[in-house]
Amino acid sequence: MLPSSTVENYLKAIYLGAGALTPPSRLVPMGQLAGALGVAPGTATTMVKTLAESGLVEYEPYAGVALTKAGQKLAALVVRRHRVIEMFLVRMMGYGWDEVHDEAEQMEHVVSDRLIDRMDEMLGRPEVDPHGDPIPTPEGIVKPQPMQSLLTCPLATPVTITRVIDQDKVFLRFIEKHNLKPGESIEVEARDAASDSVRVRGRDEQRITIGTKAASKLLVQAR
Amino acid sequence: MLPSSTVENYLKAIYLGAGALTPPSRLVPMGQLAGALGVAPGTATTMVKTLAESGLVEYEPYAGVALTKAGQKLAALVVRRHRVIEMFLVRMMGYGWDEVHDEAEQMEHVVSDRLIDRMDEMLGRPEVDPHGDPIPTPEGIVKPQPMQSLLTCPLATPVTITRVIDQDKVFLRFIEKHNLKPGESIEVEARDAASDSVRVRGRDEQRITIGTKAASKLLVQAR
DNA sequence: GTCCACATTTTGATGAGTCAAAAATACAGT
DNA sequence: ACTGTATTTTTGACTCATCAAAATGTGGAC
Repeated sequence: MLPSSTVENYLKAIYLGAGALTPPSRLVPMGQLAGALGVAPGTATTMVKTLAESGLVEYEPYAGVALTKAGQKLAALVVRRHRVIEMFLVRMMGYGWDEVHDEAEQMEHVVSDRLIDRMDEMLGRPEVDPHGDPIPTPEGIVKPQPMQSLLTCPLATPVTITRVIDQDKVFLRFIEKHNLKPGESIEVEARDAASDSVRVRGRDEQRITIGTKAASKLLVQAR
Repeated sequence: MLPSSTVENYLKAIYLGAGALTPPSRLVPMGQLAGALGVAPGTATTMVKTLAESGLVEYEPYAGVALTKAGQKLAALVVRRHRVIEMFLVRMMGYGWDEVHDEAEQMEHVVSDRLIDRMDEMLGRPEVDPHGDPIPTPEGIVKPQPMQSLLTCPLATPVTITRVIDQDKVFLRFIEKHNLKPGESIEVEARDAASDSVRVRGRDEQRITIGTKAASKLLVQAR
């Protein structure tokens, strides 16, 4: 009973909170799920009911859907495949970090666990992918990442960018261009609610001001 | 209108003569096609009629099916992807040549042309895959391979094994074990119709007798 | 409390790909 | 020519995943 690509995509979307930028709450609303998958709302409802019958999700009508233990594990493995593949494409195949998403999206459903492990081995068993997203273990476990965003970290304090939560090519290229990729050391100089912006001092005293929406997608760790 | 995996599989099967060991004749019979794809005969008929409407094959009821120019190109590209992937798995990922078929079978339908080209580049643009099967160019062209099998090559004459036409794990392992992989130098000592067998002298004076069916799957070139 | 806007679920239908079994066809052998 | 066997096509039905649009439920504004 290997799950179809479709099932894997639903589980993955629920696992990732269906693209919610807010902390993944317990229940993912149907609308959000349908949106994340690019299907009509009714389609998501139907599919989720099927998944519930297979014991992969818990479904509360009119409230939303959450993964069961089994569903979580399956989803984590899909995400693992995705992220290992992304890492492999960047490190071994010369892809840019903004070019790997679609390719990984396709491959994650067909590549064997064996090949994933080979890739993982060649990569030195990395803990995160090129975007800083954590790679679940083969058992489906993710090391919890205590993190803050540019919106919540202390001001005027050196921090390291560890993760960029957005797969949009244009955004990623912007981040790269301004040296804000994972690994870079920066400092948040100021936040301004009125102008909805955050001023950052990056490498070589470079200053850049970005919107709060963008700032919320950059996660950092104290240094 | 990118073709589905199913369409690609039908085209590939027709391209490869649906597993016929005989030289790929013009028309592939429906039964053979259905057999190669593991579907019911009626299913193949239905699908082939659809393919004919898309202009990918020419279909002669009760006679069989053949690829059009367009179908040939598409099929060749699928085969190209398959063989480049096989080569990549063996050379770069540490797979055995008997272990790559299923993985490539899955990946060939999802991997982008870009990734295939990257692999091809890393491999030094090989002309054949680990089994000696020729790799079509990105334009879908295969260099014609003038070849004989162990059944047709001259006796007591040194030849080089260039290709093994069978993906069966057990057979491939047998071939490997007896040093009959592509690249090996051998000599056919005798053929015997009565016993349906061929005696071969391989590396280090090693003798081995194989059936004619097996012998027909080993292609060689004069040296 | 009532009502309304919005999210969600239901309903009926569609397309792709498949099967089993019945009907039709081709062709080899007499 | 005729008949029987093997192959092929047709038929009717099924599953999966989807949509559009109608029906229904939920929760906030007043």
